[in-house]
Amino acid sequence: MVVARRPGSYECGIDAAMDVIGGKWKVLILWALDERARRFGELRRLLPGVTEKVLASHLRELEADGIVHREVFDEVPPRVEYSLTPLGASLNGALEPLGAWGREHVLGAEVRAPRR
Amino acid sequence: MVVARRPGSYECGIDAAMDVIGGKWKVLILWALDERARRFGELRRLLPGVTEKVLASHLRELEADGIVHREVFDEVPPRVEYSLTPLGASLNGALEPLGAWGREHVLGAEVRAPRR
DNA sequence: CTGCTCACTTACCCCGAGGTGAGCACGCAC
DNA sequence: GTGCGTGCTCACCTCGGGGTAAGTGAGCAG
Repeated sequence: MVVARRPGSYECGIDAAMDVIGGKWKVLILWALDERARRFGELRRLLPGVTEKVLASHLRELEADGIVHREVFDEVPPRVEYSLTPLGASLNGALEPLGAWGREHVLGAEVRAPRR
Repeated sequence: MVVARRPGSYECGIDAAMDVIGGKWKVLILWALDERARRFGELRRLLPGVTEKVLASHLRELEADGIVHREVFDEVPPRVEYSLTPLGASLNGALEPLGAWGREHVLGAEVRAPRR
């Protein structure tokens, strides 16, 4: 359960955490895994626009960081399930206030006064 | 106080918020402004490695998103002060749990077992 | 035989966030 | 005159995160 991508180069805890969730789809992956474990193809369908290559690489990074657990079932056709580790669940909990802020101030404002 | 960079394209509040703080130095800027208002050069000194161009563009984006307030004093040499708006302060509050998570699980792990 | 599912890998390409370095306008000190 | 400090802007370039498309391998349906 060790996490550190740029050891020694962090100014504070927030940018250290930002490094872990910095991929384009990572928070969406965490959000999708929060409810229950998901299969690879299931995640792909839940994140419209993500490519298989990027999804696989993001999942491998999250696994290396101890955020998600990968379980392979030796069947045909192959089945792989991804789930949150306790560390991943705690990360998701720490993201919850940020999600609430975004829902309130970004999504809310968007409805009232869209830009661009 | 309106914030929305990619209207209509958010899956949930978290990636909406990620869009606001997605710049390389933005959370560090917020962190530096949390204590008190700062001048441009002061911020540059507080964020070792940031260039003037990027710092200026990040500050303008945060200003457009209603996160920071920019106040120009008509003096010579020029003086400009940046401070958090109430919206920015609430964003910083929402980031606090994430910062705590990073301090505990990334920085802590780094000390015990550095990688790479 | 062909085609399909599933979970990937591999090779290649592209574009934009961010870095580099210069310039600018003002007044003061020297 | 020269230099300095401040808070920027502008033109240019780099580099890597992410997108595109194809391939793989085992087994089953038809």
